[in-house]
Amino acid sequence: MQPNPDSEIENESNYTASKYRTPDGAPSDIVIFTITSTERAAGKKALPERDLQVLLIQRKNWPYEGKWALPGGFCGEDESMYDCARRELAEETGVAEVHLEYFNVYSEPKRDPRGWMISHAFFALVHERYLAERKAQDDAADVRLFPVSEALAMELAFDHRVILRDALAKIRENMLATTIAKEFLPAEFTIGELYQVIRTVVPDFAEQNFIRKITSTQSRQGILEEVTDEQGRGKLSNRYSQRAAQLYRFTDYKPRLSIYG
Amino acid sequence: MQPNPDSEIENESNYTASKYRTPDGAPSDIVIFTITSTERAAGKKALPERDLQVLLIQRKNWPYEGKWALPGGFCGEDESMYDCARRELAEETGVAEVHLEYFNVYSEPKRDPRGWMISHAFFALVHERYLAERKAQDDAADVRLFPVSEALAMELAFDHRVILRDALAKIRENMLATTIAKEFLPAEFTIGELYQVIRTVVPDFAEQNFIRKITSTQSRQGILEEVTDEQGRGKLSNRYSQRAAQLYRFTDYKPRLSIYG
DNA sequence: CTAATAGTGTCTTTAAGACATTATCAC
DNA sequence: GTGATAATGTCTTAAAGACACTATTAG
Repeated sequence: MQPNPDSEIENESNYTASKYRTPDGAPSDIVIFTITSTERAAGKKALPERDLQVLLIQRKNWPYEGKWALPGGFCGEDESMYDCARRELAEETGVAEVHLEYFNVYSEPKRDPRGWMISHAFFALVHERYLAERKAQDDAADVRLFPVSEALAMELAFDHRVILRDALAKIRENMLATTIAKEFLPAEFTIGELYQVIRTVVPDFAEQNFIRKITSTQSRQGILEEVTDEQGRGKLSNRYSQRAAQLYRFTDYKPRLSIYG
Repeated sequence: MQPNPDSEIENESNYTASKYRTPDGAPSDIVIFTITSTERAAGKKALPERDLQVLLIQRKNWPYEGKWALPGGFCGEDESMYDCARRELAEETGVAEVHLEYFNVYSEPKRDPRGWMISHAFFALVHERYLAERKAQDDAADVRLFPVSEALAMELAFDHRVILRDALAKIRENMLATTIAKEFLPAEFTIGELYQVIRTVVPDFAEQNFIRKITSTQSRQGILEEVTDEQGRGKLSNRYSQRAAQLYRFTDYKPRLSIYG
């Protein structure tokens, strides 16, 4: 039986602060993902190289001084965990209006040498356009983007490698099961771009006739719609190709996925 | 900027316990679901009535004395949150080997009048056969099963109504997206039973040709297999029907769900 | 025979899968 | 014309959807 404040308390008047050991902190850690895109050949119209990256900070203090770690910070009594994460994210990247999602708690005893710290892990999906400014203005350079594969091979502080691994698994799942691809895309995008974003996060996603399926009713299930002009003609883009491609946008529709058909 | 122990610490030797406000406790709360089944007519072979129920405890102490609440308890320094939840679940129900899954953190300021409590919510899926003994041996009766719809209409302690609502949404999602239906079924079951369990949790799930779809390759996707005897003949059950029905079991296969086809 | 559930026949519509072919157009 | 991406044609196979029909068997 663990200590339980209830067991010794009869009513409010004799309530005393717990005599039991309490946590030394409730931090949040944030796995900030972005997809960078770099032109493959200058002047040529071709889809860019895309790469899934994660933002890490280099620690200045004990413990794990000098080691790379996930950004994060301690929660205050006057805020929720989500507020805490949003605040830390804003401090780290300067942006607030991005996809931020809680995904797990990390509470193994002794995971933090400073004491009993129960960490709450979030992932954020940030379009590279938001990180561009930030990277420019901060040359202090203990903040950097790493390709996810590289970060996973590093010796990160605390249990942050495990957290990163779990976050990656989660966004892979969500990339196929939800419309989070939109976080990495402009509001209007081509099927080629969408396919590339999905493949960047989930490399083994391979659909032969992707454009065919996404265009048909059942697979798309209403999650996408064609962008049209006032006359109802399709709006096109030739940013990545000579032949202009139809632009699409995500609708608000969230399909319900089922293994039972 | 929030308090951050890091900011005043240079190395291990001068590390001091945080001067900042720390949480007063890290509890876990567990939403224990079960499906009860009651015979509709004695002697007649018919599928039972099934009902989704949740286990609640009646509080004996301040705060919320007399109110119904989710079972749970405080985490110790020497255990993880999951261990804590498993321990509390075992104390409450006497069972350990059940599906127990973490799903969210509840940390709104002032959610607990005793202090700053960051609660970690789990749901457990328990077959009614495990709760039967328990209910028999404990007539002290501040522990009871409630139909979920009824519990949601009650005024529960703390923010437990919100937690229950979220847990219900989560298991509805998971009932269709994963094989958690197995937690409410015997190892071998008929398609009729499976359909009924799904409908008990997700009432608006309606598939006209359910047996047709589940039997075909694509929808089932290998999640189910027919139970056969040594000669490869189908194993049948006539527990719920005059005409014997084929028995199925879940395989270990976890299909990957995708909105992109 | 009846009641209650299990399972099939059959037809129509729709989607999936493969893959070759055509379209566009800056350079 | 070339190169790169976008999109369609066509054929085959498989699944979805509807719904009426047959099967089984304790009581």
